[in-house]
Amino acid sequence: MPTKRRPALATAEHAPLQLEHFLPYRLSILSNTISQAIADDYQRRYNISVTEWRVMAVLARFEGLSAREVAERTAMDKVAVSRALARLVEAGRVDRATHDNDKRRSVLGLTEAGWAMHDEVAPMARAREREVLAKLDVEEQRWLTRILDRLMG
Amino acid sequence: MPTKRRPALATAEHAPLQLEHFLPYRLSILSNTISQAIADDYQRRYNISVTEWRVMAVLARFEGLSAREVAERTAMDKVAVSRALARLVEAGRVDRATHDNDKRRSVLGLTEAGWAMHDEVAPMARAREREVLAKLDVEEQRWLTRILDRLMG
DNA sequence: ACGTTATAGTTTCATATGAAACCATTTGCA
DNA sequence: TGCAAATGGTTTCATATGAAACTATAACGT
Repeated sequence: MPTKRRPALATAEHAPLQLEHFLPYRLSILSNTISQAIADDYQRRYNISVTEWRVMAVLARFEGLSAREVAERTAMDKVAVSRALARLVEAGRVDRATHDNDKRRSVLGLTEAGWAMHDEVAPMARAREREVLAKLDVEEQRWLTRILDRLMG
Repeated sequence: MPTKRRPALATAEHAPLQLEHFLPYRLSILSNTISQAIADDYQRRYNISVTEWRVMAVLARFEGLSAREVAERTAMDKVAVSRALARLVEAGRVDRATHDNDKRRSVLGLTEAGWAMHDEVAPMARAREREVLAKLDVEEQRWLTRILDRLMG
């Protein structure tokens, strides 16, 4: 039987990373776990991806944005936005017109169907967020907000 | 000119999500930003992906793991691990043998070259982590650790 | 006015990814 | 023992993704 786990030796000689205490790694796991849990809710029901949902969420708040503005506000790249929009328009959830003064730009907004879906999904997403935050007490929640602000600022 | 941004109206009628205050969204942005910043360091130099680096990091700490065990410890799925290993072995960074008592299992470890690379990359990764954490004071850092523990526990 | 440069958005291409099917081996149990 | 079920790992296939090329329109400088 080959020897398993020789951490002490390796650690002493090479100072390997402890992934489970490494901030980027932990954040990545946490972020994926949470996003996936939420996405599971609506992906099956509405056959829509995370990127598409984010585009809809932004259009719900800001009507008439262009694709580039959507990309800015979602922190997605323009290719992803373009593809998400193509599917959303196809599915009848987003309405796309051309800007009067600039024919390059599109003018985007949710359709009736888009709003209907949004009004179902948004509360679900918020509920999931609350479930996650419920693992923290109020003080921890405040610190989390503050920490995220500083890390992302 | 079409009207841009009608947040007040939409908010009142439909309570849209404010992405920029939505925890899953913020975590996703933060995680991607940080991981990418670190990955940039070694991807160009060593032509290695994040998944490959994580496999190496685990093998640096625990010699002789099987592929499945690597998958567990990296929270990656087994297909991703299989492919990462194929490339790492091909590149001469990981050594793969067969388990004496179970011919299905592989017995994995870093090669000399793998260790050499590890010993270059690990300090870089740690330095990047420190840069990120430097945005927080000591108290905030402690809270962050605690919060992550509770959310991931 | 006119050519150069910049911008909005889409398409192409090459690579990444995950689910499911698959192969080989081992385990559990009649 | 021998055979069904489980396990470790790889391959296949369909989809996702991003960089770079491309199209169309607008802005800028002369």
